Amino acid sequence: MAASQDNDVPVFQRIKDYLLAQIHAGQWREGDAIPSEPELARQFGVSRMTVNRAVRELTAEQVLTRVQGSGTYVAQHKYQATLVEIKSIAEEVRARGHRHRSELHLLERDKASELMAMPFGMKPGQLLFHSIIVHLENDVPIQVEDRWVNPAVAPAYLEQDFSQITPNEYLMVAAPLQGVNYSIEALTPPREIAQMLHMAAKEPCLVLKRRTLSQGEAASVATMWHPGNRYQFAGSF
Amino acid sequence: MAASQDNDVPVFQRIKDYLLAQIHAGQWREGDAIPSEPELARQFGVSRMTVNRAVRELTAEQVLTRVQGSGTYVAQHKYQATLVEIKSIAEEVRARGHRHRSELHLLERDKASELMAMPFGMKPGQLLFHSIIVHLENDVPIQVEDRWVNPAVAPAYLEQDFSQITPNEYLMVAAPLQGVNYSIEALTPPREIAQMLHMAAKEPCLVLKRRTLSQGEAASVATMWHPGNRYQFAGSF
DNA sequence: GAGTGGTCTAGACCACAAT
DNA sequence: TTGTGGTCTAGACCACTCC
Repeated sequence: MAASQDNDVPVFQRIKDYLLAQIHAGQWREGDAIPSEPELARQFGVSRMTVNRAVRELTAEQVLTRVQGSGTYVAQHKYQATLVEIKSIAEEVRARGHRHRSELHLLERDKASELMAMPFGMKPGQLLFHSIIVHLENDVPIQVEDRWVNPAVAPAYLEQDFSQITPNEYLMVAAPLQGVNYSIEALTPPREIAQMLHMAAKEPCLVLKRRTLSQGEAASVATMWHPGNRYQFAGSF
Repeated sequence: MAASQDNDVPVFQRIKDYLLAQIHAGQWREGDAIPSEPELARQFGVSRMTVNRAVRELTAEQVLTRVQGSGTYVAQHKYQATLVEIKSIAEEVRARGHRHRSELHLLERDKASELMAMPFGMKPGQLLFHSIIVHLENDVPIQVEDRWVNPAVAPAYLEQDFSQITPNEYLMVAAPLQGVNYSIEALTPPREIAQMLHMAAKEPCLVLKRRTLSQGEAASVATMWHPGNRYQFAGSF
């Protein structure tokens, strides 16, 4: 069989995949030069224009940087997010060509505190589902997701395997989204959060709080903590 | 002379500019089909590959959508989150029924550092306008606005009275907005910033960086520092 | 001067949509 | 069948960097 795989995948895309794989495998590190266009064209047995498209697109995606007359280099990683899009963090990480993994720290039924009862429009003491998950990008923690879920909207929440699907992805299916409130703040994290994110003491966190509405009631309230020194929201229009 | 303008601008970029101009001028509306690749190639007297690159990039930028076998269409505009609305902070404060006031800390002509030259697409040492303004809500500082402005786009910037109008308000009028990049981070502020915001040491700041484009070039690069304990971005949709 | 990326050409073959 | 986009080629010339 060899490694033919003529699966319809365009050549320029296969070259992109190859380059991303090399970077993720650590063959080429940040700042390293990658092979030149003529060299890649020779390796793949394609024309330079095809290689050019692959490399140009990866440059537009900020995976590579190019310097005319000099060469093409692996870009400095920036952990950027597309802000308030209701997108799964796992998808976001994978879209950057990186590896997503999550650690489940807590998944249980718990009573609503006074503070938590309010956004759900409940009385304190009513039962909610509560999960705490750490999301890692290439094994570096980038988010602690502290989420409370309304059992009326997603009764099977506790039975999910959150190593395979993110709470966000599950809720998107289980509870059709009607609306969202969010806020973004800069806060000093409590010690437990700082530990989970492998942060030095007193480093600031970028905190996104999000409340989603479904079927006319609050479905979920999530607080997402990100290390300030390696995560940012970004976008353009 | 006609409209030759061989200003070094690559042909594919000129085609992109043309297509964007047609859309902004309302010649083509959402959902309308635009001319086919061969047709554009004929109009511009270039090869189809060149047109293809222009159209493909605009598709990646979500300005156009393409359907193989059918044609190329103007995409539906996306209604972005309220988050990064280009709103004046003065307006925002007044909308809360509070009193806005600003203190001008600096307003001068200064040379672009290496770091500042990059987002403007200039070389270090070229002259830029630089202002630092503190915005107060009911006499409590809530934002330090550190702004660099391209003199080519707003030549009268230094003559404005920024106790009466915010830089943002002025630039909205002086330089019609074409695009925005932004990022949001949580950072520990340098001492001078912390002092201007009357913050305790080591408190985190919520930092919004925004680059605005006008007339095809970078008009302004602003870094806005907010005290983490009394400011947040919020919205809903 | 040799090597790099930046752009462009004038063809080509294919998959798909509309008719 | 015709027209559309999707991809690819095998050259080319240029601007730039590095030596």
